[in-house]
Amino acid sequence: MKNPIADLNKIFDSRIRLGVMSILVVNDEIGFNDLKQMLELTDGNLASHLNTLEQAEFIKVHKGFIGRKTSTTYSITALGKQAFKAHLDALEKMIKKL
Amino acid sequence: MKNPIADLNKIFDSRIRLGVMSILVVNDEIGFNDLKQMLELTDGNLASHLNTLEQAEFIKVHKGFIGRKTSTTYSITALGKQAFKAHLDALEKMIKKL
DNA sequence: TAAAAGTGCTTTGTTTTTCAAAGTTAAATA
DNA sequence: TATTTAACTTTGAAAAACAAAGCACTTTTA
Repeated sequence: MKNPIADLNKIFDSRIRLGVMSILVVNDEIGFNDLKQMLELTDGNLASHLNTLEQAEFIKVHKGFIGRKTSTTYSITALGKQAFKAHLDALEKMIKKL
Repeated sequence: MKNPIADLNKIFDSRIRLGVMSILVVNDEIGFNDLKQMLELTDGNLASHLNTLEQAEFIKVHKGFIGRKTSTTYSITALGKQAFKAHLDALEKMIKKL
């Protein structure tokens, strides 16, 4: 029998990064504070998970302004979409035996 | 919007415990060494994750013999089945928006 | 029958990950 | 001018993951 967990992506072991990705799949662009509120996280904690996802090139950061106020938004990359999908496929395969 | 990750069970954040449960859902009983081989783990690592699942009463241990050789097997409990299902439901709800 | 090997752990110690709290910079508002 | 907000970074502590070694017991092999 094949190792059922081998195809899971380590980056998505974290519930928070999983949550971020699931939000980004359905929202083209989302702000730091929106994510923070949705996932109920502290600034530092969210920032570090976003950083991990950015390092992996699964998300992209957009620094801009709303009026003259800074605003940081995030979006998923093609690579991110692909990796997330692969992870979900692996998950599904694991449990599809139900 | 509701926090999408709030209903995920912390115990199943671990890929290994997730793997164990997914195996136990489809196998009434499985041995220590079988699990070890399937998931490609060291003894200590597997034992400690099994211990976590046992503490949570998600799995049950059976110590017995095959012939005169000792054999330890594991099975899922009703509570474990329920918790695992709830976790999968929560996961599905997160990503069903696809 | 003595040595080797297997089962199923526990213990130890290191590495990795997670997280909160506090500090920071710059702009906005009161 | 003082305070607040945004979006971090840094620091440090706690938790989790993991490998390796040790162990008690039994069985198999030489």
